[in-house]
Amino acid sequence: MGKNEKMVQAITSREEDFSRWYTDICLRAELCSYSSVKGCIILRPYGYGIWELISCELDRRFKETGHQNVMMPLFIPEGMLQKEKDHVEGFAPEVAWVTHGGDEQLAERLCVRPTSETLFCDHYADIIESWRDLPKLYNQWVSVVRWEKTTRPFLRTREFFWQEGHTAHATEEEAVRETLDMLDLYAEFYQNALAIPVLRGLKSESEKFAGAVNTYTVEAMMHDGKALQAGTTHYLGDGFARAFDIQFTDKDNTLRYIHQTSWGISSRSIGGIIMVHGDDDGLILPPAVAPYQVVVIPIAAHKQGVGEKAAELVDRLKAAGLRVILDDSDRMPGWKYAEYEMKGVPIRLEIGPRDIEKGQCIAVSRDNREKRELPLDQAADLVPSLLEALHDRIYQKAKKSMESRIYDVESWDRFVETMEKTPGFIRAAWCGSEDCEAKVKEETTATSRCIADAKVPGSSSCVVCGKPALHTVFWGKAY
RNA sequence: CGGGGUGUGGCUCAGGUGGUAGAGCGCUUGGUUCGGGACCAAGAGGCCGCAAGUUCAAGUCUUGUCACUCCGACCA
Repeated sequence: MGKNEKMVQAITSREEDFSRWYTDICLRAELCSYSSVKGCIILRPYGYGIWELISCELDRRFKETGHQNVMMPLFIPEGMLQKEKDHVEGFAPEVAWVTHGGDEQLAERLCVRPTSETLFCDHYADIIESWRDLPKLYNQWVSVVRWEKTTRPFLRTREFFWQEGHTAHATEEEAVRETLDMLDLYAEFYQNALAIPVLRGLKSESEKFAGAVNTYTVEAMMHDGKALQAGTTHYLGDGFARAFDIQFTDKDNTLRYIHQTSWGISSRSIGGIIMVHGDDDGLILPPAVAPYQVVVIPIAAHKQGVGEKAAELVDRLKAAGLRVILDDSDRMPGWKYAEYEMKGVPIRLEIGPRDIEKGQCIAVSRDNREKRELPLDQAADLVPSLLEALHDRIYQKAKKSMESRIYDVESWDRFVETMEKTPGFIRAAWCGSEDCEAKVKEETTATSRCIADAKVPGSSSCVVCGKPALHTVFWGKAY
């Protein structure tokens, strides 16, 4: 009744207008605000809190695998950016330039980094001499700028936050291994930290990173069936090394070019969290990256003992290492429920006079709204298992949702029809020609998302032209 | 960059044929409340996106511009 009406009024429903639902969440959950520069968003404390936790989760994994953090400058001299031909061509259209310092025009204009391959290369050329200097396993946490034409919060902003890993290796094998290892790390991160299932695979020639030999990707499916490129790892070969003359003396005393990789996950992943897990009442955050895993709401806080018991509960939860917020403001309880649901806080604990009599509190899970009574003295021990269960549920739900919308298609007519009528991915064979790929894009607006590891059983001819197929490809419309 | 939509207190919007700005919600203070978005009372808050133009007079008409938003082309 009144309840439902008001809750639906708060944000647009996903059914009604998914795009608007998305922006409503970003603003209403206070993840971000628009700034006065188009395409540049302000990360508010709650949104930044999520990014901080994403960073922590990833950074821990990077450190565990031997990577070190560094910081490169914000600017790239024009000449440096232009050293690798494919790379410049790929990025030139969206580069922002600094032309003046004060009133004086610069002798050479400076590009605001759209990515830092060239900066790392320039540095590597400086510090790498011997095989003993390798590998270099560097990463940096920075923002980069790409002057996009159309922008959306998190999904496509002109300035975005990310990590970019850049590694240098003595051999191709080692660099390729790093590229694949980081892809696995990304997939594991998405599953275990963000509860988002991903497909992984190789990008086609036309979709790969400018300057890379190979680009690998993790692709996630959003609630509306569209794909989100959630992270990429690139095997750069020795092309950059040749362009920047990065050589080392190998064990056999011969000069060799290094082999490089780069890989990144951006603040776009926050958009993924929203569009995979969110519902019509707001966000649903995976516990690992929820700024508050638990909200404690005292009921009738003015009544005797309630405030004290609530504070005590919060202390216990915090002592157990949980991220907890106490809302003892004089809002109505119902208002608070809706508010923290909007913000996607995984677990809500209600504690009122009736509970205190029974020595318990009520736990409500954000995703399914299931209520459970928790004895106060066991709450801190039980909440972690509630969080784990929530993580598993939202992961399984997302996984089923994705798997149920992957369609195996063998004919072109079916391909067009499926892409038009049923949102999701199509798994279909491909001959490898760019013409066929271009035709798909032209006629369906879908793109090849990635080349799957395994071939599709049974289908061996290209879904577009009918010639013998080389690959099985996932196709989809993408953000 | 093409096509559509929208810009008026913090938010959602109202302001026929031009005459110097309103409502609801929110906010502040005090009080009563509190198990799914409470109530009473008293307050604060707006050069109407920006810039030109027409006019005695522009939120209102003209032109330009900017921002947001949606749909396409390009990208994480």
